[in-house]
Amino acid sequence: MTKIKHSGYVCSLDYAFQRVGGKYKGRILWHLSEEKILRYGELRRIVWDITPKMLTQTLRELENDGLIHREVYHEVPPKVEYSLKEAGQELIPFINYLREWGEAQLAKEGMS
Amino acid sequence: MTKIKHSGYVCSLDYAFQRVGGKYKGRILWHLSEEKILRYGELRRIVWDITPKMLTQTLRELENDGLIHREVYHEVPPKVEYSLKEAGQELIPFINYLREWGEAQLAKEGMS
DNA sequence: TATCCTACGTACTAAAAAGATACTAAGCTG
DNA sequence: CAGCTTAGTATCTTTTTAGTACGTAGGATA
Repeated sequence: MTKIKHSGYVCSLDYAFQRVGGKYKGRILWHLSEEKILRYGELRRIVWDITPKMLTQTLRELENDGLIHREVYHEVPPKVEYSLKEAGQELIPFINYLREWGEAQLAKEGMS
Repeated sequence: MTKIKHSGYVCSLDYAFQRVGGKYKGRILWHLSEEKILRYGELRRIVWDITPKMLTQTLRELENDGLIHREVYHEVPPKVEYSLKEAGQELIPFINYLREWGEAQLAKEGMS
């Protein structure tokens, strides 16, 4: 039984942050938007600092929140593909904005 | 000695999320962009579910990251005003977008 | 002189998130 | 039947985050 909480939120901003907050969600969504489809193992390599447990957990949360799609192929060895759903796609423009902001900040920091 | 970490980050997106992530940062920035200037006590009332300790801690982090300005008036009773700095201002479009996304999602959820 | 006010600071504690590491399923190949 | 592969699980420990409760300064007011 996967535990899903963010049961209550005080406003839409709070709601949104509960869905994209967390250490890896932004990066996972970003990579999915770049590659369109990624397998579990590929995500694990790209988001290199994530542990399998955290990856599974994070993907499940994103799936439960309707941001990504999980396609299971009943093969051996197993194959599972992840892709963005519409709600997830809609988040990409501002994840991108945030990325650019981060880059600009890093550049400024470097200069000071 | 205030402990500041987010010492290491793996990319600009990671960097950015470490600055705006956290339970209340988005909301604080948002309210500051709406009201321009807010005192500690005002923020405490607006972000009604925050404890004084978390508010102080969060404001310190935002200040250390250069997102907000803290103006202390040496009066009694004390008066401290908070406002956005440029780096913080630049995050507002993103936060606003996220807010709208959250609203749309909530509306969709309500319908299903 | 006691009490109030505002914006904190400081323990200490509890809860949540994250991390490390080992293990499983299940069929194919040699 | 041992070993390989992929996509996870399970369990335990550590780290981080959040919350409670109380303390402080110092002028204003009763």
